[in-house]
Amino acid sequence: MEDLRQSFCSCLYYSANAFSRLLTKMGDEEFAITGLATSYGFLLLTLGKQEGQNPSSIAHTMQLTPSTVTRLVEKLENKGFVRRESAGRNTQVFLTEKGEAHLPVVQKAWSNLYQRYTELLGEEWSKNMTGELFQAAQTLEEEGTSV
Amino acid sequence: MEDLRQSFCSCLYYSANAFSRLLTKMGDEEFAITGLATSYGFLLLTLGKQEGQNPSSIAHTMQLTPSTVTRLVEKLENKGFVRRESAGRNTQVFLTEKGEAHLPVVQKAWSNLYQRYTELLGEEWSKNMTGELFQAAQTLEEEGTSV
DNA sequence: TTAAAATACTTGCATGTACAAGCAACAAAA
DNA sequence: TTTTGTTGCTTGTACATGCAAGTATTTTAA
Repeated sequence: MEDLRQSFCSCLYYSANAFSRLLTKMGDEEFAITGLATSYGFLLLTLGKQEGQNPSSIAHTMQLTPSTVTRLVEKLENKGFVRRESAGRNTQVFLTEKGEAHLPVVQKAWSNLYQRYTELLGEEWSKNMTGELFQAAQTLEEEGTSV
Repeated sequence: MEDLRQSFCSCLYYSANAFSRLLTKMGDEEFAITGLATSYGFLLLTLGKQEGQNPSSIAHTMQLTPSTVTRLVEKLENKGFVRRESAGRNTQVFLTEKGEAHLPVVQKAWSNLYQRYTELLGEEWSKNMTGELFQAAQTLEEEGTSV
């Protein structure tokens, strides 16, 4: 019975997906204290690091499509955490005061998440894995753009 | 500019997600020849290996929730690839003839997918990574159930 | 200077997935 | 034997995400 799962999961596609789903769940659990889903939290964090980013650069940073970023920003705007400033075809996204004030909680959630998975998976392992996956994602992305 | 992405992606959560999304995209591209999205193809493959599985065991194998499996099976049933047999509260899922006949294409798609990512990421790397991620997923899953 | 192409963002729509709640069947206890 | 709990599956609903197409602006070329 277990062997079926084994043989099935000898596919990178599935291991990666399953892992990602579990981590997503964990992320959402930890980010619950922020009242936001994980992606929204991360978006606030990036803005915390560098204000006034435009959607496309956010999309690049977070490895999401621009349309997804639009959706994230919209929702954060509705909640009053960010504000958009458009000039011509360009748009910049800024934290509002409320957004700024919310940063500490988000950071806390982030570090909780970090601690939780490093505790389970090991700090060394996690670091290596993060690097490997980041690198691999870049490799795949390049292929994608060249096709 | 790149450093923001770097620092951001020093989070396992995001590397894993980004990687998984890219692989999903790749999977869908390869499974396009089957007329199905990747998960549906994999479901047919598991049934090919062992007929008459019940939804919950499929869910376990594919690391999905039962409700998701219901949805997958429903759709495959509508397309005529599988059929359900219920006895009491238990259900078994079988391949139809059409489903059986479709297996080779699905297998082809699977091996194409395998070849494509191993070519890009290396066979050794992929194998290791698959194992690591599978193992890690199991670790996380155990924690999840114990909480 | 006007027409064409490229860019930046947004919207319509589709999809895979999960959670929570429901329902039906079975098991255990009274 | 009735009641109570448990299990297995399905439905309602919600959501993150992507693709394709749309709109508006800027750049390039004629």
